[in-house]
Amino acid sequence: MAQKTKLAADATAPAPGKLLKPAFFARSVHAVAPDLIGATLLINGVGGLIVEVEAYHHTDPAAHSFRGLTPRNRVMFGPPGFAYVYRSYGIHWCVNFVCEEEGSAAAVLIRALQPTHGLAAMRRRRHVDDERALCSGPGKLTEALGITDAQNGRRLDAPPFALFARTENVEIASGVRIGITKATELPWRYGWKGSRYLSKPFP
DNA sequence: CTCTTGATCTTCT
DNA sequence: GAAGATCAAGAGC
Repeated sequence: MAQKTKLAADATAPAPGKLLKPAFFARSVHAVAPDLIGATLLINGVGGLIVEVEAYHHTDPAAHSFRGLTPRNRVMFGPPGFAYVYRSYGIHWCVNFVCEEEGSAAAVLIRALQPTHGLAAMRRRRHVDDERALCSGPGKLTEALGITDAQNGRRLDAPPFALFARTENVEIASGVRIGITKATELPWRYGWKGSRYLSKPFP
């Protein structure tokens, strides 16, 4: 029977822009982070528009790299353009993009996506139907995209990853980071102002 | 809507 | 032994 479809988000997914190469990440993490808002992140064809990120740097007490190299954070200390995946609260995975240069130990935590590609796969993995609940948090989006430590240390410009520059004008908001207990005053959370897909709205 | 709590594992003290 | 870059469910308003 004729029924209104909810597949429009897949059908109308915006044409991705230019493929982001390591040079894009070889800049200050505070320059890269806002430039990632509106970029398209895909893993095996599943993903969406990045709408929220946070910046971390080895000089920042809230960063995993603050106390030096460990087995967990070793990818953060490597070259830019790679994925750093870590276990959060023993349950979730979170994904970062390494920035700056080797030894800089700077990375951008990907916190929320606006789903555009592969929503059926996301719903299957997340066991929820609401589009706004699929990728509106760092642990949610890794579950929706199937990211685990199997992707830790993988380069971002080759399969299974695909990352494309934004193609539209985006109004960027910034504010304090979420869920941390150190350096809570630093305004290093960046997002797509007014997006319905944020983990939390900007004030 | 807000607040509280349990789940569960890695790292560091 | 405690804390942590989280999430979902349940209670209360």
